[in-house]
Amino acid sequence: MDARTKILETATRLFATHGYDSTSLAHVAKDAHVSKALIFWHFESKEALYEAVLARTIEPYRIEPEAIASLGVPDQVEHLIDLYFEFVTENVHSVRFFMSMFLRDEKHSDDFFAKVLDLYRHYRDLVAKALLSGQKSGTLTVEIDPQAHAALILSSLNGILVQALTGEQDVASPERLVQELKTSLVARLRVQ
Amino acid sequence: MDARTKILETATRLFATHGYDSTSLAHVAKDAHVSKALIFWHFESKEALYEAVLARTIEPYRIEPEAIASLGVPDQVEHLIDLYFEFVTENVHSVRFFMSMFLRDEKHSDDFFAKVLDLYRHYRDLVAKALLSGQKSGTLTVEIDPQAHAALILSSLNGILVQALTGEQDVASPERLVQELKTSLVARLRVQ
DNA sequence: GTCTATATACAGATAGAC
DNA sequence: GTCTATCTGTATATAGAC
Repeated sequence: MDARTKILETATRLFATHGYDSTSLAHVAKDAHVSKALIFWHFESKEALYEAVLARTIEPYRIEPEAIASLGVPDQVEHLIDLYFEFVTENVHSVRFFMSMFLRDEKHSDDFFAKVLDLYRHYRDLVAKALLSGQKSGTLTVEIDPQAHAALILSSLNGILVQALTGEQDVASPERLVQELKTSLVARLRVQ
Repeated sequence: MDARTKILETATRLFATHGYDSTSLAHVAKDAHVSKALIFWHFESKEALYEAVLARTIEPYRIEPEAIASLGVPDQVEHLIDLYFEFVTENVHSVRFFMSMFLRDEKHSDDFFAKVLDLYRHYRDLVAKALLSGQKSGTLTVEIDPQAHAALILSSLNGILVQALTGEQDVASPERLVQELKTSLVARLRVQ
């Protein structure tokens, strides 16, 4: 692996666990087994390194509609929930990164901020569309507002995520909570 | 207001918005209209100031059972949800503080950490007990597991909270989401 | 491209006058 | 109790050899 990539990977891990401010370039340099100066040769500044890390991390994120098109409608929603959960489990580091960024008005690019919000919107729309088509086909109750309900599902997923990230142990496991979420927010809405 | 209190209030606000590391004592001193040296006269170190801020912030937190004892059972749960929501709305700064603390392995006292987890547990138990007594009196469906369902309600509330803290605007308002939560996770569980 | 050595700025913390 | 002035460490960033 070339030094630039090594720096990026190390920086991604350290920024994610310690945040921007308390991650020193000396620490990055040490963990990446390069000199501090080399970081400045590859990146103009600490901030530029940070932007590069963000861009690199967000790049592969996106759930495509094709992945769920073949399923029945209520199953589609439950599958979307599973996809979200699987995704965050596989990307704990960067997801923690994003979460803590959003909770602070710390130094971050507005462009990046907008991109993440766009991903959320994308996911919420997929869920809302699936709910709506379930109502149209008569398999889901018409009592709910698809947009609002999709927003609630996403918020709940994020709440479970936060709990998982904080590592609170004496409570129901994330898996159990997701199951409870699917039962309460999807299965119970099926028209009998 | 005496200088010590002024320092504490300013530090609380700055730690909450910028985090521990990127809040300098120079900044605190400037905003509190005191000298840096005065901070060290009142507090032994930056870390000690931080601990004092934490202790002061967490002190008034607790929802007591008496506040809901007089209500009918499903209303009890909905009332608990409202209380949680009201509480976080009135304490946005410190709640943001707690949230971001839990997401980082930043410098923080384990004692404080334990106290916050205890508050969560307390609230979750209140909800679980209300759900259980609803099942026993026959007003709530027995299909749910009170403990797991209470945990889901709390997670969902935290998810809504996170969304509110990030200030995402183009989605359903927090109030609307809480309403959706009460409908889906409480009202729909009522035995007809 | 990668290094060592160094400049510069600012952080937390202290000394001592009032 | 509150201040000004200062110490000391460490951070980002640069200079220049190889």
